[in-house]
Amino acid sequence: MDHEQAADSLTELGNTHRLAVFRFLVRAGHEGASVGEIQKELGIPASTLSHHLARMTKVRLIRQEKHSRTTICIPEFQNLERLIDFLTEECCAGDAEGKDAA
Amino acid sequence: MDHEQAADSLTELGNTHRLAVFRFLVRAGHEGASVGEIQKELGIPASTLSHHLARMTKVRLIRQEKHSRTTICIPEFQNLERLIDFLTEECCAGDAEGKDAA
DNA sequence: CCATTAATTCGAGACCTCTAGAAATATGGT
DNA sequence: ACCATATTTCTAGAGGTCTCGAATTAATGG
Repeated sequence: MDHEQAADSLTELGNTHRLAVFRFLVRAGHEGASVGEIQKELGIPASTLSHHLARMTKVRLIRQEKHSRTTICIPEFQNLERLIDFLTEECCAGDAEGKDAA
Repeated sequence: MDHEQAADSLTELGNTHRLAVFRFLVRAGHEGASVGEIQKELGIPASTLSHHLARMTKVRLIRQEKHSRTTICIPEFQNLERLIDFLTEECCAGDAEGKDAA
């Protein structure tokens, strides 16, 4: 994952609603949850939720599959892992001695 | 780290300039770098940089120590680790079988 | 003291995000 | 065809972020 991709993903996760949505979807697992289920769980107005889901989809934090009327949202676990790896590798590089000394 | 703290930290890292500053400071290690050094390295105008540093300080991604005229910025490694733990624990919870199957 | 250096605060413009109701679209059932 | 369901798109207002020059504050050295 490169710098811009990482920044984009971090921006999207840096919103309470979107972080809550993402956490709910992670709990839902690989089968994900429909937009309606997310709405019922989190109580976010449909249009607001749709806006947030579109943003998360755009940066591939989640993916959306349409099954007739319902849209299923599934977390992109691999991309979250890539983001975590980026933070760990790129951002903890100078912390070699920090784990016991500082 | 709780939900709001995590969201706040993610928001701050989700800006290209701030992410670049943070990465630079991580490379600088526990001794950190002065505002002037960051400015020289990244070429961000002083007032813009100061604004970003203030935001990062507010959410404790970094801390600032004033030594006479110079302000030293030091990454808060522990808080980044807490953020990574949050993402790993809270957000990868549903990915148990994902590491080999999906 | 005055100049210089280091950094912050002020101010203002441009742009983006968030929010949510209303309208539109799409699908399925009867 | 009609109605209900599921979700998106439209629209607009309120508020936040980003940017950076200019002014300001603070500390050191001559």
